[in-house]
Amino acid sequence: MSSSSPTGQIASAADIKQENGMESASEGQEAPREVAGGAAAGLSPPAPAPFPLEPGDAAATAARVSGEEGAVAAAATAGAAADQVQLHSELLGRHHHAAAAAAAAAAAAAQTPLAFSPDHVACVCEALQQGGNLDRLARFLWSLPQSDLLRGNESLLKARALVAFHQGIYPELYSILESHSFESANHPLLQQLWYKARYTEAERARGRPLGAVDKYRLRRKFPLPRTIWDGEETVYCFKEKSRNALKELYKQNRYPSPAEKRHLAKITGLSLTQVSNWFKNRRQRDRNPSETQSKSESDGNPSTEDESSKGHEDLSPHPLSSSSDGVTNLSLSSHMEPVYMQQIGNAKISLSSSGVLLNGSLVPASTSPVFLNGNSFIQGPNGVILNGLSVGNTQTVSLNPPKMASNIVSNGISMTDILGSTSQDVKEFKVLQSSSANSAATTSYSPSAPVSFPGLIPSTEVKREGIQTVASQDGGSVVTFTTPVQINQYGIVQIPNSGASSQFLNGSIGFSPLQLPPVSVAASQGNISVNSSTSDGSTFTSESATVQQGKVFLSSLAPSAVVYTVPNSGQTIGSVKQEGVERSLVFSQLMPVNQNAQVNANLSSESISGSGLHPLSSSLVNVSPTHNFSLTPPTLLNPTELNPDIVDSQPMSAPVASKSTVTSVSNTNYATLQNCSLITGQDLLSVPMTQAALGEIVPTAEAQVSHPSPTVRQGFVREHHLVMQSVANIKENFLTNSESKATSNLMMLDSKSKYVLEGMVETVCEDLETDKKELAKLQTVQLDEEMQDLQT
DNA sequence: CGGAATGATTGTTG
DNA sequence: CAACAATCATTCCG
Repeated sequence: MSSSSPTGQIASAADIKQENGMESASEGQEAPREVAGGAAAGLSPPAPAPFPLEPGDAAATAARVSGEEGAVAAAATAGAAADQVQLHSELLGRHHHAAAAAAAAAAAAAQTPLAFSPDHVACVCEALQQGGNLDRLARFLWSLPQSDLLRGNESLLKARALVAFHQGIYPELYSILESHSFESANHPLLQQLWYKARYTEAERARGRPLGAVDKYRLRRKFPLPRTIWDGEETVYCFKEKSRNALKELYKQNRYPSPAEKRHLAKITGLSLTQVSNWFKNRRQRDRNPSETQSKSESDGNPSTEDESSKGHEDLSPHPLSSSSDGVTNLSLSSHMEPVYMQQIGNAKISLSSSGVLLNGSLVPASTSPVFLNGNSFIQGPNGVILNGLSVGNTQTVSLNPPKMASNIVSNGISMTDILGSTSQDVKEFKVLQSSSANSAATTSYSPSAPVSFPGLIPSTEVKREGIQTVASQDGGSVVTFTTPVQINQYGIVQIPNSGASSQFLNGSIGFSPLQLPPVSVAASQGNISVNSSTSDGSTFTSESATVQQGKVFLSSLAPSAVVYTVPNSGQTIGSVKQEGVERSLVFSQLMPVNQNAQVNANLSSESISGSGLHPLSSSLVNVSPTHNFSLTPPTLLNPTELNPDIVDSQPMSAPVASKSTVTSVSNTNYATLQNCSLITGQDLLSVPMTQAALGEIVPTAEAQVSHPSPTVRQGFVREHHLVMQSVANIKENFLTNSESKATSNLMMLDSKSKYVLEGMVETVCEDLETDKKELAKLQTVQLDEEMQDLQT
């Protein structure tokens, strides 16, 4: 068993011979077959008479051949030809217990030269192959008439291939392998022959042994013919999601317990061994970065990793309980402690008490929810936005709430996917950093002690691909929110906790209710631009929103473009475009509006979806496919044009009774991922969203586990479906399900106030790869009356 | 072809 | 048996 390789098998022939003592005697000689015959004299041959066999007999014989007695049977039925005799002896040699008697009988009876039936030939070939006696097999083949050789019996072909290989007649080998479609059972052996022959040829040609890489290249150069290969490619690397999950846990704990490993194995679809190996390798490579690992893992964000890893070590004590259930992990403890989620580059995101949603499910935290969604990450007890959001002033905006910790925003960074494991899922994030450069300076985060956030996978996943740094032209337009954000007269953006506001996040950004006073400073000074970006594996898109003077504009940009606003003066917005991103999807954007405000969302046909929000009073949101979103403060939301494409669109004109509504739209890039978003202030609401995977479906309800689906990134890019729905009756803090693609619901509730919004939004974005266009459709948002009631 | 990234394997140690 | 170190093997990229 040394090896299963062909080589091994071939080599094994010799071993077998040696093992068979009996054989040795006859081994060298050709003629000795009589030996057996003599010994066998007295035994009654079980075998049938030595006549030409009929098919039925042949079959029977064949069946027996494989067994111990096969040799006997074969021998007995065999003809009397010299080859046959030889064959008998050989067979007997291998199966010595098979009884010499039989052989003898056969030999005796076989005086007449009879041709083997095809089945017999096959049996013999198999027997010799198994024995590994290629020389004999070759002789046997030679002894066969051409007609037999041409018959196409698979065993015979296999034997011929083996012989060809053995003799170094590779062209013939290739010809045989390519000319007949072999049974899958024979594939491994034949594949080995194919490759070995290629290697040998190359080795001879090159005059030196081949290295692993040389062999790999030969394999690539001479792919297996479909006749001996089912066409399934082997996957070398783990799936992105699996890796993200591993990284996430690694950040939390470099030494996962067996239970954690099992859980991870479960959610990633990897074997326990693979999980263990991964951790092993990862630890090792983290230890000596110098060696191989040039910071690769971090994917470009070495700093992140380093930091995070260090931080984690320290943090590790706060493990996330990743219970096998998965959900648990995220229990963020309530309180206000910030949770450390990840550090990206410079920015760190911390979640403080809030609920988190993962993968469609929500984990409530105490006070505030956190939400992550497809692309963006948001957080904060009070509400925070992240992702791409930048505030236009030269000055960064940082909000510090009075109390608690708050959140962070990282600008330029968006986190894309989170896989939550609700029950066992994985959460992943991808982060995009749009600008590495500024981030450091601009971002700020609250110092509070970081808490590990189990479910998330952060930094490592940051992808920079496609992203270009955006220079902060204005001096850095970074926005940091530590707390609720709102923009008030003072020009401060605050995210209010108090009930009226809502936040949303999701695709990219969430704001809590923004109050944009006409006069607001913020406005005056600048704009708020929000960029939402999403990344699919590699794509990135951004949108921007700006608020000026009380107005917020969200515009969708070309997928790859990012807008930046530079503001100092208040009105202008500079936009910077980022290009280079290939396909990106952009999704949702949100906007809070105040009572009077209206939101108009226009989606460009290309891409985007927006969502609207609503605020205190009633409002409507509508999204139409146009290019921009504009929000104006005092107004209403009107549903305007809806895209015909929108499915389910339901415009809502719902009067809003009380307070706030939130809408969010998100997109996801990962098929398997679900996005959720949620945010609530204390009193607020949450917006659920879900989305279907793009290109993928998230299926099973039961297991929300996300498994890597075979789908590839591209798949998702194409279609994005976003759906947001709120579940109407749920008042609990969790999301129930997200299942089929179309629907996913998220709900967040504040722990304190449980409100649910009912809204549905569906967005569909289609991404046209080529054009890089994306179409997003938004639909309506509704407020749940219940919520309203509750809120108050 | 070289090199990087990364999964797997092997051997040693506690 | 787990952790480690070292090394191999496989892929991919330029």
